[in-house]
Amino acid sequence: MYLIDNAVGLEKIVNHPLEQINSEEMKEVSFMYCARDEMARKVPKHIELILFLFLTGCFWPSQDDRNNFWFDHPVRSTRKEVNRGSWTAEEDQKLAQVIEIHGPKRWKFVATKAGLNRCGKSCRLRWMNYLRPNIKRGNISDQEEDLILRLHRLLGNRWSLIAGRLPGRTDNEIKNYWNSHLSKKIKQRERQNRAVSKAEPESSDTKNIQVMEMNALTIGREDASKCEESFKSGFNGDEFFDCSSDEGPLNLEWMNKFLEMDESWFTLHDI
DNA sequence: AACCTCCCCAACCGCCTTCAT
DNA sequence: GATGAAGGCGGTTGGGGAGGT
Repeated sequence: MYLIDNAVGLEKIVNHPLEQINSEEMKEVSFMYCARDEMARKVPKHIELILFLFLTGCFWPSQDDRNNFWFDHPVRSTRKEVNRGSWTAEEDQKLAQVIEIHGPKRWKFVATKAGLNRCGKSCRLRWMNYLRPNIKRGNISDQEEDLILRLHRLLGNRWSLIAGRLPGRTDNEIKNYWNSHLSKKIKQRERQNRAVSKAEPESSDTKNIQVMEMNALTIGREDASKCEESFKSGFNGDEFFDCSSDEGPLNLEWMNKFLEMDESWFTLHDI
């Protein structure tokens, strides 16, 4: 990474008009975009910087470097190319057909059998997140959103566990929804709460009364103490949310009831 | 209409675990 | 038990669509 560390005048480099590069230089640019995977991954934002240094002579790779950086170029590479990026309808169809016959397992075999120039992992992901039957897409309901929020509070970023309790939803979708919608909502709510608490500091008595009211409204003391006991005796999220059995997804009402108990426990303990 | 910016989400990656030999 | 392959997961990226200027 000495290329970046030794860069002179980062601003100047960033502002360099790359579009002014002539066609011969562009050929070299295309070579460099075929730079070694690892290099590109580590400095994806700086690839233009490397190009600039290369094009302006600040960096001229040794023969060894060239061998390393360029071995993925279509002409020079000996490694087998695989399709990447978006799936086509044709690919989807081929994949679905093979899975219908052989089942959703042995993904490398499935990929080969379907005649797809893709890795097994890519096929699995496509199936799990898109082609699988009974997948719900988009339009996450208020009830589902509420459930995600509460499960996340309980489990953290364990998206597959959370998704396992939302029938038809995938971990990827939940994760995306969290990152694009819910995390912002939460931050916004926190900001509002901070603003309110600054404006009118809440007494501990008021807070306690609110907690008691909430408990009374949601589950009652008896349930709350049961809930507390279960947490005291050790709560194993992995076991509780184990989806490996054939029972199918638990219904949302049941889950909501549990989560109400859970929230009450957190509230009682001022967590 | 053309360009720019933002942001959503499909897909990829690396790491870890599980499974098969 | 050791090893390699496959599967599963969470973090991250970047293409492209939507909306703004």
